[in-house]
Amino acid sequence: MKRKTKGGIPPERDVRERLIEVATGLFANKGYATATTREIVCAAGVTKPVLYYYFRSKEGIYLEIMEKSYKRFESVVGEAASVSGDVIERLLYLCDKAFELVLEKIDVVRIMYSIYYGPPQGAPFFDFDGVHQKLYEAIGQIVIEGIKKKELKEANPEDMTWAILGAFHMAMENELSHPERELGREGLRRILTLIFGGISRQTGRRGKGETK
Amino acid sequence: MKRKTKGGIPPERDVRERLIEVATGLFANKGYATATTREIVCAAGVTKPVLYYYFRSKEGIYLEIMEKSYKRFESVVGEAASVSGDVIERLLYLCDKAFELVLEKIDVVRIMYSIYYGPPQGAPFFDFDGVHQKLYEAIGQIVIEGIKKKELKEANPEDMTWAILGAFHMAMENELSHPERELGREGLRRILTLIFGGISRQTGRRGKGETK
DNA sequence: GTCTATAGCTTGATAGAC
DNA sequence: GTCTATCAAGCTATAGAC
Repeated sequence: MKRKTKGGIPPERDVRERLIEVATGLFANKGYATATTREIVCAAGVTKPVLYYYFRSKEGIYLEIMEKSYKRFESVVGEAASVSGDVIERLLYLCDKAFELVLEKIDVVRIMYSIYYGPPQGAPFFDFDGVHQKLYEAIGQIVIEGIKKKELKEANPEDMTWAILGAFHMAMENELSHPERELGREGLRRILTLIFGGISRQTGRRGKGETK
Repeated sequence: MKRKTKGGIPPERDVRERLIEVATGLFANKGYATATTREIVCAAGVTKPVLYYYFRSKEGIYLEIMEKSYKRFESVVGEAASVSGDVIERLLYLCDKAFELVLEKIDVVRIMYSIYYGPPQGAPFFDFDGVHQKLYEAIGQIVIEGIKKKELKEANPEDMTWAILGAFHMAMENELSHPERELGREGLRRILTLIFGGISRQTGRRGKGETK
């Protein structure tokens, strides 16, 4: 039952939403283990039972943050992967859309990196590899189609996918640690365009006559 | 004063070296904060005072691990960056040499990722950005030279460097989390070759007539 | 010097009034 | 739905025996 503005004091934002926002920020900045439920409810301007009412536990709010973001990611990737057009254009579009979401949910990405690469923090299991796999497969499928349609070179599709995903990760990690460099969406697009067209001047004539 | 084999019980390896090995493994697997000095000395088969004799503190042994590895990295990159030959060949060589070190010191890389992306763990400051910067600049310098010598396309050298570094990071992160995929040195070489030659079939004729 | 027992704090989580 | 008050478990630090 959604609460409507009751009496004269409107909840500045929905309490549930505010708890998620605050928890996301704290998990991202202090780590899952270090961020206490006390801090979360305090920063959200509510008390403990409120958190336990909406989410069952600390693990609950964490999983909700992750799953919500994952579903969003899934839908964005699924949508962007199914547009029509040239393969190159589609790959650029897919990466751009996914990266747009990364920018919007940069704190969630930070939590993911923190738990994926960081020490065990007692956080419940979440399938981070699945998130990665989702994008890998979406790119991989377009790449395979591109090779079939002769829009891409006849080469190992997995290697091509890694090359594209490498640029994506690079841009993402720049955003995590050095947003001031402002590589951003434009930077990612430029790098991908470079990868598509090649860096070397004597462009390998399709497999044969490669450099060296 | 190096200890020689004393009495009849030879130190299987130098005690100092063994402490570093053991601490590296524990820091990598449990995180800096969680790995206790007790575990370290216990696993190394010595007692606490031994650790505090060789290194001043927990921070001491940590910093020694990092600095030692960094100096090694610095020398490998410096050496590999100063060979002669085609620019493409040199870039491949540099990345291969750096990646070879990553494979050898994969646990140190794990610690770096854990502390760089993970939550604050009370570990003393170490300039991880400097490590990254080192490789970025080494690649960047060769790229600039390549453009000057017309071996590379006339394009933004920074974007080119990011493209190459993206492949390197991708291979490194695969090694950290999915070594079973066995992308490895050969994989990195293949991906880089793809990036140099381009993925798209209609290879952009040097800047003009790019895709789109 | 080393170990152990415990006091005291912090944490996630809950009961019950309103 | 939200509050006050409180719980049990886990940790850190340390007093004090050996």
